[in-house]
Amino acid sequence: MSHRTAGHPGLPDDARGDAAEPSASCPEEVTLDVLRGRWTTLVVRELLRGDRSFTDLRQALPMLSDKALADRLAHLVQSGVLERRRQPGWPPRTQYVLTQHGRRLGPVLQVLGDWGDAL
Amino acid sequence: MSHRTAGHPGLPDDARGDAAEPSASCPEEVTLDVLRGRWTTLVVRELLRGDRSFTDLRQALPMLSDKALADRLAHLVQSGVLERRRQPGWPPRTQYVLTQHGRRLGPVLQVLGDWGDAL
DNA sequence: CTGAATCCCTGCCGATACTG
DNA sequence: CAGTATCGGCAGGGATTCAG
Repeated sequence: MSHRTAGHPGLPDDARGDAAEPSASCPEEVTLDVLRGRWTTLVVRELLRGDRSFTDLRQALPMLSDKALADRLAHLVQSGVLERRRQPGWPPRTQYVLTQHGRRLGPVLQVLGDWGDAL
Repeated sequence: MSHRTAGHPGLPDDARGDAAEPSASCPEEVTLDVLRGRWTTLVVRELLRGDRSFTDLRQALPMLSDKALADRLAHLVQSGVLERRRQPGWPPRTQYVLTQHGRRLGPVLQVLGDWGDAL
């Protein structure tokens, strides 16, 4: 997150009064927070085209380091955009699948792309 | 970063092959780059409601430091989203006005907000 | 194959102080 | 009123290495 060094696990935080954290009180910022990070949209775009494994994504997006890719995926999973599906057996295979919410990002990216295109 | 250190006007640059900079090749990232930075959307939202002076914005968005606010405004001006209108005389007054492109961010923020709301 | 751990470096962001 | 200057902290992100 932006900062606030360590989250209080139990405490409600309740910053409604001063709105110190924009992400908590502002829907636009919530979405931007999900999409935050370089190339995150490209990861989502790739998954909008179908399920992908880690290696699939690595090959499709060579500009992301392993760490960056893993970070993006973990963040998107935690945001409820992706689901991680581990397949048993060897070699280990993991499929990343968009959730219902994740699929709704399609139109969002479309709008973002349209505006950026017209700029 | 966002852009290459020093643009060589003559050299083709031609980064299409590797696409090292997402902002340059990806319309979605262009838009996200414009909206980058904490509370940037709130600044735009505020200006969508009408022209504002620096002090107006400072009062409406007390969570931004002067520096942060000045940074956002400068960035948005450079992105072609805002226009800075200095008025002669004393005391100095500066009005920030959305450009045509800037006004088109209204629907974009709407979509972002809708998605974040539904999450 | 799918990541997690580490290191380091960059640049964002906040606070304060100061100028035209 | 409308900013700029400066400093410092801390998280983000890249490269490499290691583990399940």
